[in-house]
Amino acid sequence: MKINKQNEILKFIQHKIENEGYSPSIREIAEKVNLKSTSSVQYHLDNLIKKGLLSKKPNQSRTLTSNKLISTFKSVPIVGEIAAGAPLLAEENKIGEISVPQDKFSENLFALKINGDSMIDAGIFHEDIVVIDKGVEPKNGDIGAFMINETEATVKYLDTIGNKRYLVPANKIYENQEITSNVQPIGKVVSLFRDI
Amino acid sequence: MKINKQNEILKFIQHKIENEGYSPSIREIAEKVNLKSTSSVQYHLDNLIKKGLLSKKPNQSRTLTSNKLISTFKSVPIVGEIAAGAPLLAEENKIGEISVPQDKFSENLFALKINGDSMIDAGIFHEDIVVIDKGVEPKNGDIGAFMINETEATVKYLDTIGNKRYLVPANKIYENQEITSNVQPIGKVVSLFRDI
DNA sequence: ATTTTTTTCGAACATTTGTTCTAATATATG
DNA sequence: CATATATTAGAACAAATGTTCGAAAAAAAT
Repeated sequence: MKINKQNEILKFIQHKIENEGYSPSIREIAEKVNLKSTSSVQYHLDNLIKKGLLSKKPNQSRTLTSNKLISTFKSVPIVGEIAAGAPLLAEENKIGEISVPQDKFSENLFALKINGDSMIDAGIFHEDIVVIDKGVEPKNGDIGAFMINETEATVKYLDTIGNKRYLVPANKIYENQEITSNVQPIGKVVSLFRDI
Repeated sequence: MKINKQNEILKFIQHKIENEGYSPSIREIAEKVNLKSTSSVQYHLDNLIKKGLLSKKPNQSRTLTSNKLISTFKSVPIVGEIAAGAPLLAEENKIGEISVPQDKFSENLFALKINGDSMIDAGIFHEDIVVIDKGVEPKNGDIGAFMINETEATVKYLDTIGNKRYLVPANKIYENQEITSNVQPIGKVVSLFRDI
C-alpha cells in the first residue's frame, strides 16, 4: 500500500494538467493522495522541485508545471494566398498551423504552402508546406522564400551568375529570374512537410 | 489604438498558457491589457466564455483554459536503425519524435528515418522522416514501408506487374524487388518531413 | 534500545485570487 | 440631443491558496 508518495503526487499533477489543462492546488493534491496536511504536500513538492521534476512560481496558485511534460513542440502559422496589401503574416492570410520542435522554434518562423512544381527537382512538390525562417537571409545555394511585387511569395534557389543574382527554379521547364527591386527576400527555407 | 479588448485578452491567455504552462490570474490579465479593474476583465471573460472560446472553473484560480488551444498536435516516435530481434517500436529503436495534427493522430502512427536515395524521384530524400500508418495496408501505387528479413525497414512503391508484386523504387538506378515471404508490409506512408 | 532521518500533522498566517455590486464613463443608436 | 448599450472603474468581501513553524509520528539506521 505504501508506495512512493512523491511519485504518486507527480503522476497526479501530470494527469491533472494533461486532462484538465491546469495544475491542481496543494489542497487538491493532499486530498487525492490522502495526506491530511498541506505542509505534507509541500514537503514532497519541495523534493520534487529539488529533483528538477517540477517547477512552480512562489506565492502563485496552480502554477505547478511538470518539467518533463512541457510540450516539446510549438506551432507556427501557415500562410496561404497573400491578400493584397495585407502584411504577410496577417491573420487573414493564415490557413493553418504546423508544429516544430521547441528547440528549433523562434518567432521568426512561419510556413508557406507551395503552389506549383517549380522546385520539384529539389524535392519540393505542389502543396508541400515549407517552414521559413525570416531571421535568416538566404545565401547563394540556399532555398529561400521571396516576395515578388509585394503580393506573391515564391520559393526558389538563390544564386549568383556573373554579377547578377537570380531566383533559380529546380525544374528545367522554368527559367531563372533576375532579382530586381521588385523581389524582396523573406527568409530561408528550413524544413518541409508533405501529406502523401 | 482601440482594438478589440476581448481578443487581446484571449490572445494573452493563450500565450501565457503556451509559454508558462498555466493560466494567468484575473489581475495579471488586467495589468497586461491595461484595465484598472478586475471586474472589467471579468466582464470580458464572461463574454469569451459565453462565446465558447474559454472555459473556467468557478472560484478556482488560474483555471482558465482556451477551448481552441487544447494541444492540437500529438507526437509519434521516430524509429531509426532497427535493433536485431527487437520489435520495430521498441524503446531502444526510438531516435526522436515528431508531431502530427491531433485529428490525424492514431496509435498506429510512427515515423521512420529514410536511409538512401531510392525514392528520390518521389521527392523522398536521404534522411527525410516519413510517417507511417500501420493501420493501413499499402495498395498498388501507394508508397509503403516494408520489413525485409525482419531486420531492415524500407520505403518503396508497391506495384503489381503481371501476377507478381514488387517493391518499386523511385530511382532508375535501383531495381524492382519481388515481394516474397521475407518481405512484410508495415504500413502506408502518409506524410513526410525534411530538415533543409 | 537509542538515535537519526524521514514523513506527516495541525494550526495559524499572509497573499493571492475570484466574485459581486454600484457608479462612472464611453460608445453607439434613434 | 436623448436614450440605450457597452465598457471601465473602484471598492469591499469571501474564498481559495501558498507558506511557515513546531511538534508528533513513523521509519530507518546504528
